[in-house]
Amino acid sequence: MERPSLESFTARHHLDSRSLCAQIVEAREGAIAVRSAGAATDNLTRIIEATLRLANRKGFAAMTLRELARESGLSLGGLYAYIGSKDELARLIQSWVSRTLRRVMASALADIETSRMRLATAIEAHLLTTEALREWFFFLYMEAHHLASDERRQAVAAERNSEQIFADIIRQGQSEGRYGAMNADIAAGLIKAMLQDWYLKRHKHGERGLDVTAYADTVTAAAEALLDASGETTTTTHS
Amino acid sequence: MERPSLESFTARHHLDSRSLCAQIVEAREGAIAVRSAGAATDNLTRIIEATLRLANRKGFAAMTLRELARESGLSLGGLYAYIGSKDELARLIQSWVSRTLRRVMASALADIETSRMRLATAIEAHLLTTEALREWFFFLYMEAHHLASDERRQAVAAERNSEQIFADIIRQGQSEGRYGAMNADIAAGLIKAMLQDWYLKRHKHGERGLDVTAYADTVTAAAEALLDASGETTTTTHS
DNA sequence: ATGTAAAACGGACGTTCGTTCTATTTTCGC
DNA sequence: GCGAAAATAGAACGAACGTCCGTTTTACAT
Repeated sequence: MERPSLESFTARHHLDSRSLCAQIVEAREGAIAVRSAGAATDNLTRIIEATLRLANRKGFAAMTLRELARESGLSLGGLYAYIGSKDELARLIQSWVSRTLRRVMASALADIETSRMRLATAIEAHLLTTEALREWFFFLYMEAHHLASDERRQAVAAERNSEQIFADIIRQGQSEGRYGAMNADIAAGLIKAMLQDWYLKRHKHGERGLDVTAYADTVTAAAEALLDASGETTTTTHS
Repeated sequence: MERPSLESFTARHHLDSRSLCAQIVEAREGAIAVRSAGAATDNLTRIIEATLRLANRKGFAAMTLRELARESGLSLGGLYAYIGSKDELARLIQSWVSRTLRRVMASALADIETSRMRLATAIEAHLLTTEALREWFFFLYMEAHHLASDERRQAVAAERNSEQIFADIIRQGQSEGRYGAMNADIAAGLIKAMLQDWYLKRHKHGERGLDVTAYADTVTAAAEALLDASGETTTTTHS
């Protein structure tokens, strides 16, 4: 398979806000008071995009529904045809971005076999997904800590799941003798930290003129350097 | 110098909440209505620790001053002898944690010369500082985005400053021919991402039984692997 | 043109917020 | 042990919140 561009990856996996909102409307049939699915998707998209815009600037708790009504173009009362409550709006966004990442990662890795290719593909898929849905992932990261314990547990599980994908790839590579004996969970954690930096510090990377594909190469090189070197005895003590 | 333990590092650089609050009381003399410096420090420490506890659990905006009064043991009116407003309380914490990191990093690196030692020392100092003031740094990271533009610019500058420290060390190593030709700013960003993961995902690391010193060794090894390998031509393309 | 159901509107309600104010208690030099 | 000064507690205030609901507008079938 060719190296995917951001655009082709986004199109193939339906990683735009409208597609996600269409899925939400479909899954929540009955909970939304507006009958026409097309119009409902339009309005929900405007509501969620406005939410991400406002909440990512000033925080979800500080965002008021009056601002959201103004920003989304709907009225205060109109919002309640789409959401049950303000809190439910946050849960909605978070649960769908979590399951989207899981879906895309599984799909992207489906027919890749060698550990070397799986590592590069997983890194690239993670970065392209979070780049396409940048605001969604930023929201998830920043607001997940404030969820009620049930939803929070779900968010932690999703996070752990995506880290496990990397840990499993690393263990596969180790069993093939390709990588050194470093703890796979810890290595996966380091890789995840570098991946999350992409959407958490988007502004910085934009200033440097680094695009997502170049960053994917950088992280892949870093991961392989880390894993290749981990067989040697690296004594890192002072003086 | 010996390898510092968390305890000795904390003691040497005064990295406990009370020490920081004592500095705040001293610097804000006049803005605090309570005369006795000792009592004022006690109460401010309780206010700030309660703030960190509540805000890190549910978000600063969602924390109410009535909760803060209950949690800190003061009354609603009593809080206003120490803070001018709720927003000022957030700015206070953030500005002092920023300047503390800068102070400690400068002090820890003061008489270290070789790039190899400076890198290991900087990583260790960063991790030990954020470990000692874990809640402070978590608060800074999570709430910095919601600041007014003036304070926000200051927070971004502090973040950039600490990244520059690493970039400068890398450039020094490159000029000594020790490291490959990788972009120093990008490498510094990757290192920073791994360092911040320590206090952002504290729960995960705790479960793994990884302590801060072991994590410092891991990150140092990862950084050196990354920098050593960056001279080679690593072609990371698919198929 | 007219009638009807769907959708959007926006003001009102009760609550709770940050902040202020004052009555009361505590502290401390003498 | 007394009185002035400092500190506290918690009621009170206006503003703003999330939510609800009666009304108006829109869109389409007849």
